[in-house]
Amino acid sequence: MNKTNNEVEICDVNVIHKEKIENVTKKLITEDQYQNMSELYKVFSDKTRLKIISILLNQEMCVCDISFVLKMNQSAISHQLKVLKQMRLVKYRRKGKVVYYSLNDKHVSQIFEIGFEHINE
Amino acid sequence: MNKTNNEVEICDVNVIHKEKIENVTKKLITEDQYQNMSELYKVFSDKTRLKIISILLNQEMCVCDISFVLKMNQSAISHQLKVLKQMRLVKYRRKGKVVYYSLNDKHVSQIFEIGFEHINE
DNA sequence: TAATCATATGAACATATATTCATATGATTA
DNA sequence: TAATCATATGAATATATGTTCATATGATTA
Repeated sequence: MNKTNNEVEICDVNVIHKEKIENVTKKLITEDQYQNMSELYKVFSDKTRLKIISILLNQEMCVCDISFVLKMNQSAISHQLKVLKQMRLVKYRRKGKVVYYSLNDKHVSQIFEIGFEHINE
Repeated sequence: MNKTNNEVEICDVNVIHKEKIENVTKKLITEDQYQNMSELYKVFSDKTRLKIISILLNQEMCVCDISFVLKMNQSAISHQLKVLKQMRLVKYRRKGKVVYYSLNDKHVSQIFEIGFEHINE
């Protein structure tokens, strides 16, 4: 089969590049870290949540206003705010019956901005 | 009902803050832009794709090697590489039967890094 | 305290998506 | 050219997720 020292048989079939694999394997982060990162990006992977984030980039806003601006069901907005809240990306303050939401994390705007740059090139 | 000038009745029920809404509405980006951004982040919202990206941050690698490092089905890796390819986040070169993948976009590493920072705080 | 209002939430439904299996494709080599 | 190999891909399945509807909650006010 004429293999070099950096190749080795796997699964009776495939040939892999041994040294590369050792290097890369060392640099992998933990399963939990991948999990947490994917959950973070998942928040940004929905149009409605992105819209909410882009609104809160400018100023705090109550649920009803967000709902009106996006012309979407109040319940849908509440559900998505809950997701953002669980990921600690937004915070809120209550004033009477009204709840005002705002961004809670510097990374939110950073991630949003880089994505925005990306799609505009 | 005692409303200020910046409040107005909507849908027979709700009270919104008029000036805020006008300000924010002006700053919204287009539907297509939200769509494209959500699609970009969606790529990062899956653990397997994140793992592939983190591997390719270090060096180019063939499908078989990636499959071995992640201990995952070759087909699963191919399917995910296809997603990354469609979003133009990776490129590839063929050498004989082997196809080597590598990152194709400076934003990929930026986005990955910020997410990584975020989850480690 | 009864009515009203802003927001939250559970259940249901429709849709999207990740993986596996089987197989196709395209390149190499015996 | 037949066999082999690395990769790609379609179909099927299981699971996740976004929105809506109905209703609950918690605060205000008549």
